[in-house]
Amino acid sequence: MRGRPTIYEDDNIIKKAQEVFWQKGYSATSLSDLQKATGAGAGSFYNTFKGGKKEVFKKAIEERRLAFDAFKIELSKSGSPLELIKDFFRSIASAEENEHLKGCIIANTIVEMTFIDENLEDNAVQILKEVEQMFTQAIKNEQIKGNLKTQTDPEILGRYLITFWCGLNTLRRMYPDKNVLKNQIEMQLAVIS
Amino acid sequence: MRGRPTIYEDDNIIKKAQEVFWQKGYSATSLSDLQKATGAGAGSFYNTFKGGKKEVFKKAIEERRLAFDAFKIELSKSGSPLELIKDFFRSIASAEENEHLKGCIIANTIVEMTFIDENLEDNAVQILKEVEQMFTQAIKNEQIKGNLKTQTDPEILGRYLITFWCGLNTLRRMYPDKNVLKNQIEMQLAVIS
DNA sequence: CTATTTATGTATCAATCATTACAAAAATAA
DNA sequence: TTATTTTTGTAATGATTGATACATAAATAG
Repeated sequence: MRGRPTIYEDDNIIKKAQEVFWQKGYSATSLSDLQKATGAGAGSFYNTFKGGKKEVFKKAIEERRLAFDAFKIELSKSGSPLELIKDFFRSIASAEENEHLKGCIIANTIVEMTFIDENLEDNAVQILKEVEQMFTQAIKNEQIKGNLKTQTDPEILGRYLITFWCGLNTLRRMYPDKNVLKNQIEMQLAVIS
Repeated sequence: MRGRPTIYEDDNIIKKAQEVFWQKGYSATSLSDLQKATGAGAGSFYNTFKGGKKEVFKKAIEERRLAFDAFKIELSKSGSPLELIKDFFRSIASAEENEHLKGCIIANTIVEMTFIDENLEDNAVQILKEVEQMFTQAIKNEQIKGNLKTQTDPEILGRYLITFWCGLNTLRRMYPDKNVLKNQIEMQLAVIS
């Protein structure tokens, strides 16, 4: 391969940029913010991402989708997928305060982008719908196996969990406190048993 | 009173500005947006609000707090306050699509402002905590009167409702659909009975 | 009428925005 | 070595940002 060697890897730029977008959102993050966070100057930045700020944001979101996908695969291998989902919620409580304040980048994007960018909005909505689908399927399977008392439609229960996820996204900022969140999470998970 | 008469009333500017902030959030709303929406030029705008954009946003949020306060007074007069709260949630389902997409301006602000403006963030958090307190108190009273089966700590149940409120803030955008929301709201309210 | 006061509309401000232009740097291919 | 290719760093670009300056309009007080 010819040419000056790359010192700012695409993946690394996206990861660093994701951290800033996650905290400040799309609109409030400036190119200057991204350049400081990634170390890359305007030259490298636009050479790597012709689509500029929006392309990097899309890829940061896409990166997050992959994390959810990885969890989905983990679920499919698990003997007790619903318990894995519940543990996923439980693990939220013990996160660092900064993680509470950051919340979920996908849920954040849905709230921020509604009247700003239809495309980014729809992308984010689609991702959470897939997560919801994952919840629904796990609940359905567990009901079929006779492991759940509740006979409520799994579609409703899946939506209950994604609603909880989105609610937690704000509750965590109101109470970035391990004990408060732990109690709340246990109470809400008890609905699905 | 001396001087040229006011044609852009403070309250009217705030109401019109609130609508824009509600849809686009703080950062993505420009002064140009506000001037278009209110009709007031830069002269009138800064003459009326020395604090500029931020002052108007604060007042738009304050206006919303008053709406919650009004509901609180309505509650105190009601014979069945918990039922009033439940109806408040139920009424969400039948809102217009545009209202679903706008969501709750206070919850939106909490999500947007976390790493952007501590003061605006804290204000919004405080408001939702007061709403939560209103939920908690209504549930506590109903438990004392022996009208509720559930003996779960009213503090947990109040937090459950405010978490639901915040979750609904995103779910409404995912499914701005009357039937989906109606089913979801009924299911979640059934937990408090 | 005149002086005073307040609101308005417009021009302008410096700062920042996202993006582009371009020359120098640093590699490989021939 | 020389030509070619790609990345990098820096210096611009024009547009937009939030905010100010200021002359004029439009009222009242005396």
